[in-house]
Amino acid sequence: MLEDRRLAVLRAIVEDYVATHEPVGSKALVERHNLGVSPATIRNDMAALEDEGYIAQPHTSAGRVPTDLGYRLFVDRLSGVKPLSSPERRAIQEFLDSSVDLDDVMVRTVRLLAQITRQVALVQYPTLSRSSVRHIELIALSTTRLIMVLITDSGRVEQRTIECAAPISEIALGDIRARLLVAVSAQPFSSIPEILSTFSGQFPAEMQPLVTIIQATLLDAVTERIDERVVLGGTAHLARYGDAFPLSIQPVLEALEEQVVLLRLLGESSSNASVTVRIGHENPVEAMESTSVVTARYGSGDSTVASLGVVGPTHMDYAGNIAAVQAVAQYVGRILDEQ
Amino acid sequence: MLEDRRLAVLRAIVEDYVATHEPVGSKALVERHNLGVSPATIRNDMAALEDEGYIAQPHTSAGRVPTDLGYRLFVDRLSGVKPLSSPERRAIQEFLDSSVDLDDVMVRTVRLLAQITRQVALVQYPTLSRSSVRHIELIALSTTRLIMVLITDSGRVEQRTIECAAPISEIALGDIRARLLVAVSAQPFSSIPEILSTFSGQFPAEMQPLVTIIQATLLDAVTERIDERVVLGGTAHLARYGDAFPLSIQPVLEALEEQVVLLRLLGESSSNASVTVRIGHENPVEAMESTSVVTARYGSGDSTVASLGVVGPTHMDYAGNIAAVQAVAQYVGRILDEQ
DNA sequence: TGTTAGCACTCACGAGTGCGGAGTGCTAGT
DNA sequence: ACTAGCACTCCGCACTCGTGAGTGCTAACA
Repeated sequence: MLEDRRLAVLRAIVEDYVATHEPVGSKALVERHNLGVSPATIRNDMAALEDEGYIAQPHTSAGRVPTDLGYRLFVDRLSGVKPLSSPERRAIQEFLDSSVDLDDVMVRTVRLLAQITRQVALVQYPTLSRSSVRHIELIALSTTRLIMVLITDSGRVEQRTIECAAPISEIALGDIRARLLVAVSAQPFSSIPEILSTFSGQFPAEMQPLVTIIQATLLDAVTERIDERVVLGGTAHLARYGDAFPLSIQPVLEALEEQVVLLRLLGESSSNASVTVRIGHENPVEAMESTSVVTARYGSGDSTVASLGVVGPTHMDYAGNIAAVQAVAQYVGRILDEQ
Repeated sequence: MLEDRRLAVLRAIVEDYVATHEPVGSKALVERHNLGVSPATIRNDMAALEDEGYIAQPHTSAGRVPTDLGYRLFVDRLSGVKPLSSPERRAIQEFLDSSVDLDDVMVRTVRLLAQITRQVALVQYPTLSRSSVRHIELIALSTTRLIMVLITDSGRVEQRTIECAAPISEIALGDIRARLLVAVSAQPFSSIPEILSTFSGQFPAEMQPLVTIIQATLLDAVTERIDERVVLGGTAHLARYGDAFPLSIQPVLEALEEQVVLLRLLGESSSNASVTVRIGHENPVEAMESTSVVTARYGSGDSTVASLGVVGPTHMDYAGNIAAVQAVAQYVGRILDEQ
């Protein structure tokens, strides 16, 4: 009962603060929410909440502001997910449906997410570790350069150019190509390394240099983590909070330019929870102590493959952003299935 | 003589203003530059410069600030190009040399440019209109989907997935693939449309739907302007100017998220001048009235193929940025030649 | 015991005021 | 043509001070 009201007070504080970005006082609180008690009572609750570390005063005789801990409690226990309106859902569907290829899906998704949440959006490329080889092509571009093109069953295309020390024999190349095609066709990426381990044995010594480099390149292509690419969008939203944004936005912008940082922001989302929220100092990037990150995993089929999410100030609309991230993750998964 | 000094005064004003971001007065001017005359004389010159529209006062009894016109004159007549230091040049060379493919070159270039100019950098993908077809591949992914992969002589790979209404016959597809390969191999992109115009005639009626859609896709691939892609980097530098940056940086960030805008910024650079500078209102994007754009064309071989450049506040270090843009353009051209 | 009313206290914020100084234009002198 | 001097403007800064929102505490109340 008492506990209940305290939580209600915290919730009200978070909501008001998110809406106004100004410290909220006891009087304003009872006016805007019908809590059924007097400001004095609220003050007692607030004092208790402050003791427990959920809220803080910027200075004496100012209202209260939620701490990271306060937001955490809010997110964990209080905020109901705010479902998207059906026009919104329809818009998402339509927008993503018109994508033509994977790159396009990624770009569209990040724009969409940035637009509906009005935050910075991140989308990670889906991993292709479960892919298998549909086709492989080796083509000479000049006497010493050739290109390898790898096509997966999901329609992804990977390319590598290879520079050889010695001139390439067209015949040898054709031979390697044919045998390689037989060896790896329809094989899942995961079994390629083993297949390759015995592959070069069937060729004569003079072809070894060429075989070796091709083999190494292919190995690199199938083991490279393509899911280590993250698309970024909506950075302009950072500038929306003039001084309200804690500190300058520069360090944040700088951090967001590093792929590694983006991966860390997305990567460490907990395994199977549908949506992960990391608040303020909870997130692993130092420059972003005063931002929160809302991420979700998405996947085609039943296997989760990558993450997407949004980044914004800790005083963000958690309910709305969680709903949006969740919905977009769902739709993207579906779209990828269709393709 | 008198004219000479006026120009010297303008130059000094621009230099000081760029350095300090504060209106510069007559006294400070004679102190920091050895102009050999008294502040009063400078004041007369300044009054004249103001009449002619090269400088302006934010308010009475404040120093002068260069106008766009002033910067224009400065850039056209006064600023000697500041050559890069040789360690800088070496760094550029080394940094770009380690690129592995085109995407990598683009990404590295944009980072490099952003880093040395400390501005937002833009790099446009080189056009491939002069490419010719090295290889083309058609591969079925499922009964109704296939993928087309197009490889150019420069080693670029273009891909398209095609969705067919009717199930695809493997035999028909193989037939089309073989004939298409013969028809377009080694042909320059520019002549593909003509070749395709008579291509479908050789196939029986029942194959027409498939042939038609493949043909259309190929046509799309060779005529699509791949050079309409621009990589962006260094946006964090925008935040460096706290309030000094004219207005908020939000509209600028927003504008920079639009590919179309980036293209307009880069695209309309004058034909053969080595470096183009567009100052303030001169540039075609409304939201960027108070930014300047320094661009250069770069190219592999002797044909210029695309543009790169930097965007920053009008009070930027023109001499330094021009030198950097020029140098990077040169090196990128060279790197692309090697590849 | 939990809630409320009252009260004294704190302190950020905005408006008003005054002043110094940087900068200007003008005029008369060199 | 340049300079020195001078009166004038007006921004920016510091200072003050009243106001009001907000607090904690205490005592009364259900």
